[in-house]
Amino acid sequence: MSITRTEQELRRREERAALEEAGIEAYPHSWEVTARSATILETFDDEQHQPDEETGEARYRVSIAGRMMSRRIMGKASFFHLQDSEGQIQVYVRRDDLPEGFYNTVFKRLLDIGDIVGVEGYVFRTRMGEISVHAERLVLLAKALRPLPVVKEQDGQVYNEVTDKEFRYRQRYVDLVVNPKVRETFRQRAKLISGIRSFLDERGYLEVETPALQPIYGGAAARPFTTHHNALDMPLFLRIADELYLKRLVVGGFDGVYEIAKDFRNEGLSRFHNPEFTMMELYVAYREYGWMMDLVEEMVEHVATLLHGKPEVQYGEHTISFKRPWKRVPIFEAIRKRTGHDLYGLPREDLARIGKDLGLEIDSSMGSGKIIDEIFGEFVEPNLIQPTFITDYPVELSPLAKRHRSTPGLVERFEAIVGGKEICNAFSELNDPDDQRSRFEAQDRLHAAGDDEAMAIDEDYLRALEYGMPPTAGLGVGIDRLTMLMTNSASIRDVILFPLLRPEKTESEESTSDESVGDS
RNA sequence: GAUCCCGUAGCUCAGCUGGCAGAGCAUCUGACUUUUAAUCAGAGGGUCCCAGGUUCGAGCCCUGGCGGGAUCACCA
Repeated sequence: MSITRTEQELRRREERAALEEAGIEAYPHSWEVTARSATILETFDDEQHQPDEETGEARYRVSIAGRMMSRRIMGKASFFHLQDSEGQIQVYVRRDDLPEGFYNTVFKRLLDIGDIVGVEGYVFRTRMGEISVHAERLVLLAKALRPLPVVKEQDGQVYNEVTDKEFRYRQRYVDLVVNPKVRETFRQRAKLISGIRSFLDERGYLEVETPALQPIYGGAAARPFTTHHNALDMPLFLRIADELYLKRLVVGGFDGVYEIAKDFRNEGLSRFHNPEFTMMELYVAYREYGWMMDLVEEMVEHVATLLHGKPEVQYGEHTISFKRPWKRVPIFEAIRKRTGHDLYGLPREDLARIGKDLGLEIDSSMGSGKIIDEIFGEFVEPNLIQPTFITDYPVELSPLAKRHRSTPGLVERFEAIVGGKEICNAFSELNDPDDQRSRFEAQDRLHAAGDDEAMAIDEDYLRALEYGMPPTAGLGVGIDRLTMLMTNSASIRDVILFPLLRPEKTESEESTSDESVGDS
């Protein structure tokens, strides 16, 4: 099996060999970093850091490391930009400052854009005004054997920007190197998650971990991934939600528990759906959904401010304000305002007729809850740009939510809709074990009727409820969707480092699959 | 799963009505000791996604496939 290499790859392998022949390690073990690019640029002071007038000694010495991103060779002196975790800084290299022969044979011939190097030297400002590091020592720290796409920039104009989405998602490491915005997005994501975590920790809620491998999946309407445990010879499901386990913990006496974890749903891919995604779920004892709305407002306003310095973000053409309070609209009222139809209490036949009148395709398998959800999703949700709580859903859509305290047929549930998309789902949790059993049974009938997203009966969960669960408010926040909003990202793939893609065909796979054609 | 769009050098992209595969950057050779999309002179680099078909001739037209994107469906 021969690997075909490009001319530039071959070239770099020859350079590596030449380096090693010259006694220069292509992959040394470490480098002492004393400073990073952005910090140097911030802290350099023209007056304070002039060389000592008497001794000529430099005042601001640094040892930096990073990737060589560009190079301008001008005979016996050169400039290059070094990129580290903070950004980029220019390095100035002179032949006569480096060991005999190093500049001409190593720097100019054997190093390339993309190589990782260490530089020791002093900080100064060039004639053109750019704060730079004057190299007195230059060391190769890791040789790049593949050419790095060279992206150039001037006055905010980016040239040869790497835009190919497939390339960017498959080789995210390259995307991260060459697209600063991508690094920033994932820093924002980390900040958002840590912001939520500390917000919840400060309020005394306990962060826990519950099984990702579950014998019975539940807590959401979704198709699961299935797998198998060999030693126990049993089927297992990857969790679609943490909900039922977290509520078991509330039964166990934890008053507030939360988990930030991956859920897995065996469904289609889209710019809003990745098969594994991150969810934050929170359950607080003795509280109900109105209280939870207050908490969500406060938490999201808090993280928006944490990320942007103010509770406002730009999302596409919209400026979204997360400033409290958000609008709160019961779902039937929201539908009535948009469509003119009051759907509350209508029998299924009437709902189906109205749905059809509105131009929706309604088939016989859809229950009344489903039809209401369709009408809402089609006519209301996309128009809710500013944060809005939609409340009081029909009971048949929400098998785990507690019945509404005053309106029959509804549950105490809300979703927060922002930018036309749901960012969270919450309710007063159903804690009546008998009601829960009958809701599970209704789900089970749906399942038997062919709805493969309906929940199964979880006997152990019912047993837990029978021991008594306090009144509880529960919340689920889609971290990926929230990150999309906070980072102005159009696709979930832009906020997930390694989104699922079809497997890439390598040369060896192609040839083996060719061979296996004869076998099968 | 359906529809539409895309796939050309390491990267970004041209490629006319079907007529010798191109540019910039990157790479290589040479010049240049404060440049900055460095500059100047020269050179090399291609499975035009894959497989068929039409044609004297296919990057271009046709069929099928693969991969990606967008929209829809599905779905929180």
